[in-house]
Amino acid sequence: MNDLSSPLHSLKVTCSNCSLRELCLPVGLNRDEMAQLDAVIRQSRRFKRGEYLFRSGEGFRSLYAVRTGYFKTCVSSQDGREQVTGFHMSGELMGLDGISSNTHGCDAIALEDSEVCELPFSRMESLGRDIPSLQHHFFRLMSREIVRDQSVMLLLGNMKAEERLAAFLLNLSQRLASRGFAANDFILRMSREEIGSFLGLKLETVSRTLSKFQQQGWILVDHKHIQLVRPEELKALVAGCSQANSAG
Amino acid sequence: MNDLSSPLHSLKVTCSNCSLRELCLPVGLNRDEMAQLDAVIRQSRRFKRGEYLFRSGEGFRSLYAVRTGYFKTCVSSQDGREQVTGFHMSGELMGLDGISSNTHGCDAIALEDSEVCELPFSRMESLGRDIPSLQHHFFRLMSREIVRDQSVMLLLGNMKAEERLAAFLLNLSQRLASRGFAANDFILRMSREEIGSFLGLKLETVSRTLSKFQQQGWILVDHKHIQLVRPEELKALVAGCSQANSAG
DNA sequence: GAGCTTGCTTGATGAGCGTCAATGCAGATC
DNA sequence: GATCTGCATTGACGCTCATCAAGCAAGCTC
Repeated sequence: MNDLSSPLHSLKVTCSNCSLRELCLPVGLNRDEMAQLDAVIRQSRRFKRGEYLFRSGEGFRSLYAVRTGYFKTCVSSQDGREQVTGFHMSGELMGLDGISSNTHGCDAIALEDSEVCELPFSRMESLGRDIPSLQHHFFRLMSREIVRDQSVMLLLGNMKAEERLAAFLLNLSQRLASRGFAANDFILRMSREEIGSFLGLKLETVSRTLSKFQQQGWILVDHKHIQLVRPEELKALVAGCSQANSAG
Repeated sequence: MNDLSSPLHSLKVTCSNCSLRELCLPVGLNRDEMAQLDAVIRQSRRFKRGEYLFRSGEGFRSLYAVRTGYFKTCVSSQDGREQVTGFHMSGELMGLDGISSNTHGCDAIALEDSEVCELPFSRMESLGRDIPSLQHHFFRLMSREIVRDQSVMLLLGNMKAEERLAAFLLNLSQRLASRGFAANDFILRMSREEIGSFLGLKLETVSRTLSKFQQQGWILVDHKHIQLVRPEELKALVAGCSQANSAG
């Protein structure tokens, strides 16, 4: 099972002052191309917990890559129903849905104090024409988002509460591990309600299911602090749901 | 509410022997650019009902645009659970999920005898570098798919059976209308089970809900022949679910 | 035309999860 | 330290939808 969520977790390019390129931009660029890229990427901006990076309906100009912190993206309906469409950690890109209509299609909200790099899209686009590997990488990133969305559809359309939550925990674990953090001991950055919104469940069901996992000795729950004691049991739960692990 | 499902339904470019360009490729190309495009697009291929256009796991080489007919795309889990991720009619593009891993991530199956145009991706990619408007159009198509997926998530995560089915019928209606077909009188190309799979419901629930709509005088159901008698009632059902109409 | 297959409808029943409500816990504020 | 506030937990109950099952209609094959 590949980690389809982190754009390029295995490729680290160390250079200059913006750590973004370590995380989500392609390798295979020569020094001159790197310099061109440097000129396009704007300095990073900071957001406090709860602040909006962008809102649905706003004009689209840029993509945003998380440098540090956590974001959620969500679509809201007129009657106030909210669907969290994803949680985004360092190296991940947000805003791809804005390209089609030149308008952002979802809200992006910081779940903790965070930092993002801004990528002005039209400049990235023209740079892509000069640097084929950059263009290709962008296509891949967008495609990866589509794959991720498909696995979320599988989760929402086919899986039960326990399976959804197990898949969610394993996916978080995997993404954290790929960033060098502990795989089986982490802090949730989002509330039960936000988890529920993402998974198509109510917060009470999320809470109850976490308790059930704990009773079975599979995990330890201390508020937002989660420890996976027997991740293999969680994996067994989602076994067969092959795509589910890449949902994030 | 925009029709985000049909790539470029409002833009018709008539030229040469492949009607694809009437449907899903961008305008703004001069004669020379058109010729370049002609050289890249392969002749269309025909598929019988039930045939696979591609399968999950196969190597990715090309995108496919529906010329005539209907396709479904679906992801399957190891234990055989199947999630239909979309239904695709003329002018719509399939295979975008394959770019990220160079491997198709879903199955594409003809729901009736159909015809597709093949777009070899690497050649389209390099052509995009020469023709900026083509490149931009490709980014927009991919982004549109992401927007569509998000609205499906909203549907699967937040809506009840009646709302899902109403949204589904209205979406079909809208896409057919944008292609010049009757908006309120159409034939379903997919089974109740496939509708259910797409909407996260069982076939019995789909059947019952259609019957309920009919009893209320909102639609007429004669097997696969559907007539929307009072579409405004269906719209009222999904009112508030702003994104739902673009799910397809 | 008989008999089969496939897909749809409809009913009865129950499980799973949503809803409502009470309580608990922890950190923030003063 | 006392109170407040937001979030989480837990229980009781009910609704939606899944499940199981029977029957029907249309389209095959022979």
